[in-house]
Amino acid sequence: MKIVFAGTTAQAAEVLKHLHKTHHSVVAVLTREDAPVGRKAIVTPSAVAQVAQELGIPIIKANRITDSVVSRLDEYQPDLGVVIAYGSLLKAPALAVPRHGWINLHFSLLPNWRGAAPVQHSLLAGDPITGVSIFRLDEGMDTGPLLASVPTEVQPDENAGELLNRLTQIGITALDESLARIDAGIAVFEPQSGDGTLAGKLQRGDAKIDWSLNAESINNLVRAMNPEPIAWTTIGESTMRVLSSRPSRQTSPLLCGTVFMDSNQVYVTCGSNSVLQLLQVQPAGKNSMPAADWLRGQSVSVVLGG
RNA sequence: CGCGGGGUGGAGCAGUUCGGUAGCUCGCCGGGCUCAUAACCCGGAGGUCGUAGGUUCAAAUCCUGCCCCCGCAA
Repeated sequence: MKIVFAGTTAQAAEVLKHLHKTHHSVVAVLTREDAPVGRKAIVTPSAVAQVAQELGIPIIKANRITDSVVSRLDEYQPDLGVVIAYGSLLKAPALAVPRHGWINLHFSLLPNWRGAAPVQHSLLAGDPITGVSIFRLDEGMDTGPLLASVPTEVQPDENAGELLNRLTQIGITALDESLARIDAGIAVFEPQSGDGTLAGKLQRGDAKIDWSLNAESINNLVRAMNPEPIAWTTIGESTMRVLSSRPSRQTSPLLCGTVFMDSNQVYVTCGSNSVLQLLQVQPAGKNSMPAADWLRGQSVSVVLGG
């Protein structure tokens, strides 16, 4: 099949690489425009644009699907559109371009966690099971009929980045099967059932740790926010990011946010006397470091949050 | 010129205000204690204090340029 691919992120780029190796032909790539990256705001092409460039696939860079974008897509006469984390909704004119329409690889079990940040929300909510969904795009936000749905258990120590990478691999396998079925004309699309939930993009403000919550919830926050935007707390006037943690079985009668050390491990008292072990932290202005190293440099006892 | 923090033995920090050749908590090596240990005791190695220059009898510390790392904001 002749496929047009729409995507922007590193995971989308992975999938693009894979599609390029199959017998299908990726005839064009749609991705978001180059954007400023990092402290120096260096304008950088998206991960998908970089891969497409390496593979010699024609690239269309656009943040909005204008008439001219639609007509450019139409020139390739694609059989199918595949979209993964592109970043903008495709409207009816664009949806009508490929002969078989568009399918979307989404990183949740729809109808749960529709939207931009399904993996983060799934971890934040403490879902024991998540997965990937492949569905036909309609004009809604991840509301189209399902072609495939593959569940997987969430590992207790896995963060959003790790889970997303794992789901990408699962998604690639599922995508292969879906493409085969569409190609063979035996694809069956089932409407989504249930009300579903929304997974909006997370902001830095969402990632601030509230030490009065229980350790389990805070640990979910830490996992959900890594690698972006990273859970953080305050220490005096300054801030500190918490990269990884682990709920502890012990309890502590101390004030929420109080840090203590036991057998070379660093712990923080959380709500309901629960305790969270800090593993990797990053004080403002410093590189990330093991929590024990950080605490070693602290001359006085520490209470986080406040 | 967006705001800010930082570069000191392998790690994390103190020392810089009021110049006088380096300290703390760990790690590492050797020895001891112990049924044993991430616990404790004794001893040891390891640093031209990011870099280039300047001031001075003397610079981690004062002055100037440069490089690198990072948080926030975009």
